[in-house]
Amino acid sequence: MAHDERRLQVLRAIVQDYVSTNDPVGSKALAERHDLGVSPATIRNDMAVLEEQGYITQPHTSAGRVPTDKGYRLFVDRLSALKPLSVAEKRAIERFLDGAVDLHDILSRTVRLLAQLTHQVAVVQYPTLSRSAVRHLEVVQVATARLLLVLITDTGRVEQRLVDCPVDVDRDDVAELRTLLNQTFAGAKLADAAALVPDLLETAPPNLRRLVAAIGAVLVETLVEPGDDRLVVGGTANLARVAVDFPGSLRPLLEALEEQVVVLRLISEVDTGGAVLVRIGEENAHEALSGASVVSVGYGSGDRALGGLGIVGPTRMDYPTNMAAVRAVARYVGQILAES
Amino acid sequence: MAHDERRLQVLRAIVQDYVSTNDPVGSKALAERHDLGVSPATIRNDMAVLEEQGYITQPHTSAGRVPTDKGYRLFVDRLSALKPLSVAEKRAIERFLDGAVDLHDILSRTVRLLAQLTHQVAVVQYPTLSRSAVRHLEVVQVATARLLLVLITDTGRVEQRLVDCPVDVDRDDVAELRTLLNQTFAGAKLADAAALVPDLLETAPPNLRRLVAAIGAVLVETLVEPGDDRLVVGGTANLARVAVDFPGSLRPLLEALEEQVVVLRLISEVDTGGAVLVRIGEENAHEALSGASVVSVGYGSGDRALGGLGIVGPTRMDYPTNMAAVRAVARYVGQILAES
DNA sequence: ATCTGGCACTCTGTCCGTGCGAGTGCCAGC
DNA sequence: GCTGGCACTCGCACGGACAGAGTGCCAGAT
Repeated sequence: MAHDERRLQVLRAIVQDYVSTNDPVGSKALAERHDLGVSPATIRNDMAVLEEQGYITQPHTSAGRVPTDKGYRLFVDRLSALKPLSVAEKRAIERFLDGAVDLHDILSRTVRLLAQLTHQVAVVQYPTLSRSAVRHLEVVQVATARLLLVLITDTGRVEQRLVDCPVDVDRDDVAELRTLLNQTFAGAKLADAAALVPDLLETAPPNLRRLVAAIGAVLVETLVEPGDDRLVVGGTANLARVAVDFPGSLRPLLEALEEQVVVLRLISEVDTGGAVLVRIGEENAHEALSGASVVSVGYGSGDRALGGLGIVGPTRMDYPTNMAAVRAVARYVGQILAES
Repeated sequence: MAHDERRLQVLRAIVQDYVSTNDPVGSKALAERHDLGVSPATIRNDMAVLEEQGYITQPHTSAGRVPTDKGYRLFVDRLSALKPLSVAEKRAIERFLDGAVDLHDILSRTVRLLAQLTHQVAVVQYPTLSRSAVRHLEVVQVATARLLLVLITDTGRVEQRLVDCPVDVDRDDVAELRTLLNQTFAGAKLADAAALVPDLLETAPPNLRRLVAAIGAVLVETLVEPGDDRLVVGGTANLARVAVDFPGSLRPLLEALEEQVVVLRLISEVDTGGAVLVRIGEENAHEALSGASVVSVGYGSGDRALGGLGIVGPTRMDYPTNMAAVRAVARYVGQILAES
């Protein structure tokens, strides 16, 4: 089976060369640049087989070969190992993320960092509300009959909603309400907390009944609404660099990135085991991303998954390096978030 | 001076035609499409003068004329009137912005709306902290010796900072501190509030002294730090549509938009009188934007300026329509913010 | 059974020359 | 001061020729 083995070497060499040069790679160049120990003619035979099996293709007769999605898939699964980051890069990660003042700051630094390390578009999902717990609930009176409800999660997310009350509100009641809410909800998972609201309506002291009733609906909505899970996107300028890899236009891709929901779904479907997930080209099952690859991983503190992050780029990308960068950044972000 | 008058009509016609067709416009086409009442030959003479004066230029001999930055400037200043929005558009604005749940939601809807109306890249600045006032200050104990300080402004912005205290913190003291902080700062402009911090150190009750000292520095920093004034960007996909207007690459422009600080400076320098500001091409004084125009205006509630918003696009854009859209959106946003 | 060198073939990208069309500048005449 | 006419200049699209790269296949070597 030294036969099959060599064919895989050829595929690996094709992927590596094509990724670095962006030129279809021919048998002669392959024989020169890699020590495969055989002549171009032999490589040609191997290439013919690889093409028949669907791993490579030629853009037109008499150009070299180019990996197909299937070829990249095999490369990622069996022919490559994550390329460890350099010491300088690791140091850069720490320096970059240190000194962030709040959640938004952490995430926007993360996305810039990831974009810079991989030279691709980076995306980071806000910690999902559904997996967060209540750190604090704040009630602020902004007008006589209007309250501002502020939810702070243990992951640092802040959600706020205005509530109109049917009647004027007493200052002391607001303070009491605040205490009551925090006694009831602090520390609870958001999903569990929503279930406590009906109870609260029953057990609240008489003077707070109307207030609780007024904010109840909004509170539940705030706690369970996972619809607005947000995304931070950065490094779109890198797309211009790789525009050649997207025949036609960058537009569908830029639109998908702005749409958020498409990318969000991809990024949030992370392996719970913490493995880096790669989706290549057509595997993405969304037209705008059919020429792109997505490398993603979950991040979290300890064993708690908070959200996903990753990169979006052309299928012709340096998978080993980018996968390593994505994983490393996710780990550091997890650490940082655990400290805050 | 019917002479000069007609020349300006010619310039206006050139701008309009060029904006809509993206083809250099020649004397013959001009005479056909516009009722200038003179022959192509006469128009040619006018064009020669306009070119000499620097308002138009020809890409190469024997192509039509194209407006220069100076030409667009004259057009914007003297040859055009803001084109009122259609009823449908006005309704779309209301529908789009209604139902926003918090500040971030309002601004991200705004940016999407503006991008959609103008088909350009839209940018919206968060309400500047320096012009905001304290609505509420919240102190949350997240660990025995660690506090979370949350600042909520009257514009709905939320800033949070973690504070490490040198000693363990008593729960009751936290409540007392919260009351003290709000009594002291609520309603004060952020800039003024910072000045009150030293006073607070003097007058705080003995049991709170150390706490106040611990949070003092962070508090001042949070109040005065205008560095992180944030920007929401949307509609970058529209750049792909007008890529032809940016010879070379979209990259510098995308980079500038990500850099934020460059665009932020442009957007935040708004006319206090509420006039729409247009910067054309080289007027931007930043290389990446030298081929782009920025249309911006301040938004605010009542007579209070909160921040700026606007669009970035090629110099070849429909100024009358876009200026009207920017102004209309700014007004609506001001209204919405005034209500919350 | 497998590899290798040689050779004919195919296709693309490029260069060059040509012709066409658009647009101009200028000038004489109204 | 406007107009029609005319010669001139370019850019661009089209088409043919050509070089280069790469392949597939086959006969011979190992």
